Amino acid sequence: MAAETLKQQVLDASIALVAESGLAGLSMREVARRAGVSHQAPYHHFADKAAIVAALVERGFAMLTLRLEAARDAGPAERALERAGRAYVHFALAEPVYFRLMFRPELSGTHPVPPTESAGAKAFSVLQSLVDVRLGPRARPSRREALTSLNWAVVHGLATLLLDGPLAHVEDREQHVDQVLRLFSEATSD
Amino acid sequence: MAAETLKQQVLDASIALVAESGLAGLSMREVARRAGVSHQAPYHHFADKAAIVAALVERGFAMLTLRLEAARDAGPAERALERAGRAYVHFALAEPVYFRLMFRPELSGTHPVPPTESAGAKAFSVLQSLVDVRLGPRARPSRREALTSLNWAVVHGLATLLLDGPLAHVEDREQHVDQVLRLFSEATSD
DNA sequence: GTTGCGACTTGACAGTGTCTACCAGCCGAA
DNA sequence: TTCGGCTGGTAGACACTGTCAAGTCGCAAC
Repeated sequence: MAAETLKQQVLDASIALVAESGLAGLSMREVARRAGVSHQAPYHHFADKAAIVAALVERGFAMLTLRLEAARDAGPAERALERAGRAYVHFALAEPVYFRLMFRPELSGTHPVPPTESAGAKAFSVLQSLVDVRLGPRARPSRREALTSLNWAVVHGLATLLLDGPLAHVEDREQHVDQVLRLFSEATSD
Repeated sequence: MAAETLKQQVLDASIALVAESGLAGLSMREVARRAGVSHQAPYHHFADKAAIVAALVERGFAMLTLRLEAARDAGPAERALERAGRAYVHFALAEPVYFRLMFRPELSGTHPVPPTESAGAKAFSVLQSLVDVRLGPRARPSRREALTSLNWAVVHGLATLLLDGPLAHVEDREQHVDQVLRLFSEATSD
């Protein structure tokens, strides 16, 4: 049990540390210190610092996938895509630490980590399938791809701009998100 | 002149280092080494590591603003917004190192650096003004804000997803960008 | 010709990631 | 019961980092 416990403790301490002082503040030794363990103990569960981050990213994508699926199933199918988009942005605002980690440049920069990749792909496929439903089976593939990208781009862009971009200072985020997404779904519905 | 020279050398070496091994690979001492100077010399021009990054971010926003303005003025006014959006995405693809740096979470996380902030705001205002032109002076402010956010969200989201997200493996980026942006402008034009 | 100053160097210090070596206890086989 | 190896942990060392503090050097102004 100690094994499982320490592994979780390390992950929990890590996300807390990142939340406090950014990815740069994530220190193997500080993590170990917080877990009340020697500075080398975490290495028994994670090959290196990048492995910890990768595990957190995987966690994050799993959480996101869950929320997207929940949103999809929470009402009439013809508005599922809309609900999923809203859930995407809400996830980013509710879990900024995870969300930021998930789209970290240097992570995709280094050679891909398979579990992380597939976790991301799974979340992607949820949105993709909703676009398919909306378009019907007879749509051109290029149109299908473009519409998927457009949908994801809107929600992803909105989320990151609100989190770390020029929209960070918007007063009422919820309302703004609603307005933007409504504007978008009206434009694309006809 | 040595002063100006070293300052530029430091910035050039820094961006090269970030390009090679990510923000984590940016090391004061390595930068100094590449500039052929003692490990403390850069401190004469930059208070700390964050100041170097801030300067690079400012450079990046200046470049982006230039491209947006050039795109705006490169054709008929009624399609200026479209051209600017395209220029935004192209900038991200052409200068990924700068672009990634510009929207670094931890930078906005720490207390804001005024020159950086205003450089970003300037780029933002270019897009904003194009939306204004499109909407005309009589539009409701909330609709104006929402449309600005939507436009920026699309191009920003598309750029980041292509750079570091699930669209990183798209085969023909140019074509994909064209399709997505055309789809978007068709949807919002009527 | 001295003084002052800006650009730069040298030296230190604490803190980091990670390599290597070691140790305790458990569990299954002989 | 003894033995051997695995699992999870410790301790120490190394090269490296950012940054503080104290020099040094050349040059311009008075």
